[in-house]
Amino acid sequence: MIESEQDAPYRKSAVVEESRPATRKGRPRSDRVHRAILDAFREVLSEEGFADLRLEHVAARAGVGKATIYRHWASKEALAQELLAELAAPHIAVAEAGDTRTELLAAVLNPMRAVTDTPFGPVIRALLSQIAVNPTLGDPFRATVVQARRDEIARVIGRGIARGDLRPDADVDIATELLVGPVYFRLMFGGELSRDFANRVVDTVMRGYAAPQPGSSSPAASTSPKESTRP
Amino acid sequence: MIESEQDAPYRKSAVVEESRPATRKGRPRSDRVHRAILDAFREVLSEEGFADLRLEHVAARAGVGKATIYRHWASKEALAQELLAELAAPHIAVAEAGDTRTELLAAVLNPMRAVTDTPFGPVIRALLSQIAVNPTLGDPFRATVVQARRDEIARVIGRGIARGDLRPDADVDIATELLVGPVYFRLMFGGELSRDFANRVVDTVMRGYAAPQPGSSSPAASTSPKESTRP
DNA sequence: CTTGCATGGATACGATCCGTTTCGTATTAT
DNA sequence: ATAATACGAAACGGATCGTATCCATGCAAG
Repeated sequence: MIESEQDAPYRKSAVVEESRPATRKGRPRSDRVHRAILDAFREVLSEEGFADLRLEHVAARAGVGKATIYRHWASKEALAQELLAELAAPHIAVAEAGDTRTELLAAVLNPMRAVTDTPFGPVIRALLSQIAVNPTLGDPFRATVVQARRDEIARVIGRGIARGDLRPDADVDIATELLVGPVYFRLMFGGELSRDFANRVVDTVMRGYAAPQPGSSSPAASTSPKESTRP
Repeated sequence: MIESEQDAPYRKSAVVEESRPATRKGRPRSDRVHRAILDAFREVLSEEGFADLRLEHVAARAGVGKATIYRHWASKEALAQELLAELAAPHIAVAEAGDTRTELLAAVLNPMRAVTDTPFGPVIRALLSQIAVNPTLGDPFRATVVQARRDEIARVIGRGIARGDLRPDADVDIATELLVGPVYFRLMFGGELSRDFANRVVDTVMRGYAAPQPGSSSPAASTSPKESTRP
């Protein structure tokens, strides 16, 4: 018998919205099942890693059939994409604190706590290579999560400049790298991710970004040839 | 027929030296074969990634039998470990240049060029998750490659302080994170890895680490609560 | 030189997991 | 009620894993 073609995954992802009639005939898909699979996938992914993850284990833990997973998502990558977007979203925003250092510290602490204290940590570890190598997972992640963080930090830097705390030419293009890069470096390559660590990163970056003090003579030791100050 | 037990992998790894008599009876293993497998593994790993890598493909490209690979290494992880150590080693050292900024720039450019211009780039991308998650691969990598880089950068900072270019209390514990973290951040999450990028990272870090200028009044805008300045 | 033994390459094997298909049942819209 | 779809379970062919087996090759000890 020829299988009907209407059994393909259709679920909305965070980025690519699958076109599908808002309402269909017949039994609608269960949100409960969708959530159960996503939760089970997160757990198994954190324990087994992406490569060794068996969708049969996910199905078993979610209490569903394996085929049901394939009805909701086309692949492991699609599942990972939705999970990543969902877990990363809450840790982007930096509250306006009125104080530049507090906001910069939040820009470091947010991703740091995300990877140490939330399920996002094991998940991002498991998916680092996929993000770095596989465009179907990496491109959406960069376009949404990473870009959102860049935008947020750009606003923090902008407010700091407006307050006169940061130099007007503070390099906003590399601010995310300087503040968040160290966190991911330690996530991968070891080293404690403590509040003290975050403070020290902020100390140095803020000093590098600090507005020249009135009465200060020289703009610090920049022997820089500076092909910088970019287009 | 019971298989003899003397057919287990014995090859030296960079870290764990397998005990094995220096000389055995019979035909010795071929270094040519060992190298051919490593090279083929590097190529296939860069193209297919770690999870999807098939040792049969590696064997075919190396012109050897699959079983031969298992005679030399116990697993894919063991192969990856040896390859990583071999590829990473050449990009650690920072030449003494007499100029602090030049040396800091080298500390950024070395890993940057390694990931953009050498086979180390595709390999480290493919292995990021394994390093972050799998201790059998991550621990040796941290103990050798990462630690060597930390030590090298600590020497650079030390020389900068001695020259009076950097403040005496420059935070050496996070210098590697500030200089190399941004490179790996962009490797994973996108953004150009250009000489200009490296220059700008160094500009900011060096300003943050700069020795206070004689005649300068304030030590920059540090509202820092500072539980820092650590044990 | 001869003899002994491990290597190297090839092939086959059982086990496992993938993604799909099929089937009976459950749940909804029309 | 009827049609259409989702759900859970089971089974499928195909692919890949790591190992075992085979034979010829090539060093080294005697």
